Amino acid sequence: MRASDKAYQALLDDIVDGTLAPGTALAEVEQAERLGVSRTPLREALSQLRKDGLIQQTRGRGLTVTDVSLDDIVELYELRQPLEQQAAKLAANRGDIQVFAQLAEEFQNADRLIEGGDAGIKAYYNLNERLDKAIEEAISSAYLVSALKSLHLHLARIRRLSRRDPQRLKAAAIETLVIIEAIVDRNPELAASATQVHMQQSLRNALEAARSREVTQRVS
Amino acid sequence: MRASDKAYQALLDDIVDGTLAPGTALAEVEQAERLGVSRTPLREALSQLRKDGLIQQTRGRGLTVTDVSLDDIVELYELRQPLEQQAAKLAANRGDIQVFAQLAEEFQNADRLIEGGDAGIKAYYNLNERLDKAIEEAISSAYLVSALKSLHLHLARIRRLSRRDPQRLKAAAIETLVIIEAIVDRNPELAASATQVHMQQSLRNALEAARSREVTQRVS
DNA sequence: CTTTTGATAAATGTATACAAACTTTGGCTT
DNA sequence: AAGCCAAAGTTTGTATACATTTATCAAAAG
Repeated sequence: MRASDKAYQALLDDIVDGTLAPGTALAEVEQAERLGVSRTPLREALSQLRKDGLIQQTRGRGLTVTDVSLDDIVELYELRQPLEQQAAKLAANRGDIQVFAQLAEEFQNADRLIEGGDAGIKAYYNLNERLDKAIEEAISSAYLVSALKSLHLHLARIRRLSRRDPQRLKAAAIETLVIIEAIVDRNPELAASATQVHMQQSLRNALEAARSREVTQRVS
Repeated sequence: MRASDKAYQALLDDIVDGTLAPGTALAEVEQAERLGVSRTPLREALSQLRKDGLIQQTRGRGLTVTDVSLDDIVELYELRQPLEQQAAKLAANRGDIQVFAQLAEEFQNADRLIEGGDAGIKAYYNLNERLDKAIEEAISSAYLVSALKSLHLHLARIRRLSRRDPQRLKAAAIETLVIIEAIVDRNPELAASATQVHMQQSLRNALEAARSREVTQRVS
């Protein structure tokens, strides 16, 4: 593995999981030493992350991890909604029915996972990732897939803020199941509508969670 | 201006306008010398272009300019359609009516531009760019804007293949005018529908042009 | 006391040298 | 003659040294 890839992955993970909090300044020498690579590959990694929109050049303070405000969440969903809808449509048109039928079955048991403590939650997230991957494979359009991947990067960051409300996770699982069943039924319009519903609920939840967290932070 | 930015812009222009044809291998030293920068900033530029999807790492032959096949055009429109539709919707909701009313007026005179030879065509393209910019400003969502910009990069490449059929340009101008008027009227649904129509026609035209060019190339 | 300017220090940007991987070519063996 | 192995050369990847810009701090002037 190239040092630049290693640095990119490490920084990406740190940003997504919050180790490098929004606003953190990233000095080149400091990060290069921390990650055990020289400045050259580190700079390549930083330049990629800048393209991803995960870090930004702020006048005077060099590179900093981008912030995630309430507005950002709304704006992200303004991109997510059309992308996921299109993805669902295309998957309904072209997806491997076997694959999605299998996923549907697993989503029917999602409740059990969600109630299964940390390991179960992790398994549930893993299931969602497998769904995303199946959709990406079904799509085949490299451009859309690339846009989706970039989107999911930012979503993963937001997810940290709204984590682990079992009630919401169960509701989301049901919403997702409707989408998958529409895909299995080769019903693009239904898949699109179900996706819109899921997006709407998901956005509302993300906003509520972020708001309550904002309050929490102010209090503490 | 940084050398890396200069290299990026130069390579981008060369790829978009076809100077660097699809499949061209990009050796680092060669390109660095050609552009008058050292390998370090050139590599940064290349890494950005790879993220843009304009160059790719092909096993054995280093970096090459990505190809644009017929399939690519279809796939690109599978991303373009939902993105532009969403953009039109949001612009209809939030756009500055004055700005779009002005653009509508100019698009009403598009025929004159299109018939005005090279300079006119150039002015017409410039008008389209101003429309794109106005939409981006109206949107405000950084994520969607970023996705749109990436999209327009690839579209510019395709446009080279289907250039300058005055008939089609006039039709496109009318389709675009409908979209703008819907934005001025604050009618998101109409803006979305008009966009879908425009996308459909635009795709059909791009495919026909690419097909005929394919034939031309085979003959010549 | 505040503001501005200059100097110093620290950080980013670029060039080059060095290392490692891969490709290709030539020779040898089967 | 064909295929494979080895060696050399080319190309990419990394490290480091050097240049340039930018920020901060201090001192002086208004």
